[in-house]
Amino acid sequence: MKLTDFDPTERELEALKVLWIRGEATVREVCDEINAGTNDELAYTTVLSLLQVMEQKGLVKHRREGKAYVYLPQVVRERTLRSLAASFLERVFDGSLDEYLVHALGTRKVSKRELDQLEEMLAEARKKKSSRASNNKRKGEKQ
Amino acid sequence: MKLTDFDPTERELEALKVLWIRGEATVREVCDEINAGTNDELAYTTVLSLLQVMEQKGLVKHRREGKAYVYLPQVVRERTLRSLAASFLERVFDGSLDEYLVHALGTRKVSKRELDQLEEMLAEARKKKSSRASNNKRKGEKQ
DNA sequence: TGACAACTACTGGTCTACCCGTAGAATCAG
DNA sequence: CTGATTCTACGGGTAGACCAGTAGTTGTCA
Repeated sequence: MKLTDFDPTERELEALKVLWIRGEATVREVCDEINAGTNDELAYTTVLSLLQVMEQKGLVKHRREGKAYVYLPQVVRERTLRSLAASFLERVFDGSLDEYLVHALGTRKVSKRELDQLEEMLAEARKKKSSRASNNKRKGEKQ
Repeated sequence: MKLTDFDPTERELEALKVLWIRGEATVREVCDEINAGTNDELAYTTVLSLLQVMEQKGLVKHRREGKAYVYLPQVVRERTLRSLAASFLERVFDGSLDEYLVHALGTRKVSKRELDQLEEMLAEARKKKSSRASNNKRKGEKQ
């Protein structure tokens, strides 16, 4: 098992997002996708380099298909995003989730729909929590 | 008015946190505070350089006191944190607050206390929102 | 098979964050 | 005044992210 799971950099995350959505993609496809909707485009070789570095870090791997390489993600989306969220929370807000939320909420208009969604998630977390608590009674898990 | 408010880097944020708490501090104080509770310490001159760069960015300013410089923050805590939260949310989660929250909640045990806190904040946001909505009827703000 | 098109390997350059040593200036103790 | 202490100024050095060009390889198609 790997000890250090690299967090992707910003660019690497962009590439990963493409791969997560499509399952796999050639360099060309990743390149086009990243360049879509922006005006300063990355060169093909730049994206290739990016993916090669990412492979060294274990973020992706590739296989040959015809003359082109097809890249596919080696890290799962959920885990990666969770790690990014956690380290950001720690670095900036010293781990305080409500500190984060108060600033995030202050940022922009939040739709009613979104508020509902958030509330539902809290309820969900609460439910999971109580069921987990009864399962883990023996282990003295702290609340 | 400044157009581009620099977001502080990670180290810079550490220094700012010290200044936000103390109101102002000498280089020595910032240095000691940063080094407190860690084993790889920063050299005094490193912190000095940091603060000097920060001053160029407009994050802090200094005044002389005796032979030492006293630095004080030039950016407000709330605004800075909000900006950091916003740009992170955008970069990583494409602006989706619930996407963030679901991963943040999955990270670690969240105490009941904390859940209550979060829920209260949502209720608060909801209240603010409805009052704001009635004020802004004319402007066709989208919900 | 030959020429062309598309791909990959390799290499280097730039920029930013980060870190610190040395030299010199200011201050203070004796 | 003199030496020691503590500060600042200045300059440099490293590492990683990011970007891209050139050369060489591979596949295609007429």
